Amino acid sequence: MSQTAEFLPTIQALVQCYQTFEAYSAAHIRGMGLTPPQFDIIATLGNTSGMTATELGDRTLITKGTLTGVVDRLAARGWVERVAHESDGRSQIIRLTQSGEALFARVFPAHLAYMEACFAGVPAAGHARWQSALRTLQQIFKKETV
Amino acid sequence: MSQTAEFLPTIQALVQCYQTFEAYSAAHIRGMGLTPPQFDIIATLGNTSGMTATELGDRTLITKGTLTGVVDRLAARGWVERVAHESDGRSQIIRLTQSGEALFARVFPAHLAYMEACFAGVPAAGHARWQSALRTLQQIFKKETV
DNA sequence: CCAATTTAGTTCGTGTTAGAACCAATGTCA
DNA sequence: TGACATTGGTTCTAACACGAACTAAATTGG
Repeated sequence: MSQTAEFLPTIQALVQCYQTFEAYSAAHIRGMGLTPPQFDIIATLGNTSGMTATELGDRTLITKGTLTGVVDRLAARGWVERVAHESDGRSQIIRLTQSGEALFARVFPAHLAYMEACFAGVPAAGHARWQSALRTLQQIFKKETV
Repeated sequence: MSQTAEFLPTIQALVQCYQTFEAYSAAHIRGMGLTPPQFDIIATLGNTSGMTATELGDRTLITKGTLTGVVDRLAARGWVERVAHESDGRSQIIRLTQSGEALFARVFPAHLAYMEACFAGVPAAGHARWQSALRTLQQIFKKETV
């Protein structure tokens, strides 16, 4: 057994940092009438010509079973649509509708501005340090998740 | 408008780091027959004489509406019990049963060891750096969440 | 001491989540 | 070409998440 569990405070700090961020971000997203996964999908589809459900799931880290339901609800509101893939009969392309594009243009910049407000007055030097720390820490969990 | 959105890669790194950790951690917890929230509660109640539902919710960051259901399921399996608060008729104390104590003694050290395996060979110096970076980053979101 | 407010938990509605089973279309290979 | 495995999505189940409405038990103020 190695010495005392020095890694525990690190994990706690990670969890608390993420949850604080998530609470802050989600409050704004819900205030705009969307859920976080819905916003995630709208943001991912924005400025693209659509993509398959598989690719959308890969980018948003939403599993395919969940994705069906989330896309269903977005489609019911008229923001996204499913069109047949031209060469693969199994696939379909999910893309924003006109209305979805308008939603994207409205909520995406707004949320960006909302998040940016946090960082007002924060020296840009911090970002290099945060990104470096987070990426090395991520590798620690990733290398085990084979 | 300020300059380019330098904070975006920082947020992406945070989200990806957390999700990689969560996937790694949850896989082990589910393998032990628990869900992450269930493990969270068992771990929080371990080595205590119980606490009110409000306090348990505060510590685990589970909202009270959700907590009722999670505790229900743990109680149905005989791991926790609700006992009346001695002075406040509204409150109740949630605590581990004998069986719950045994579960805690089995799964908590196991999960700690599982997590620690990630950090094998990682210089201890990294922890101070990670914790410092994560705490300053958390403050950025926290100060806005008034 | 009593009406008004607050607090502790539960219930309810909508939505998200993971994983497994499932179906249909595609690809592989002998 | 025809059995077989793979891939893309949907469906299903059990559990979680959040917020709002609700009940009952304190607490507070006049």
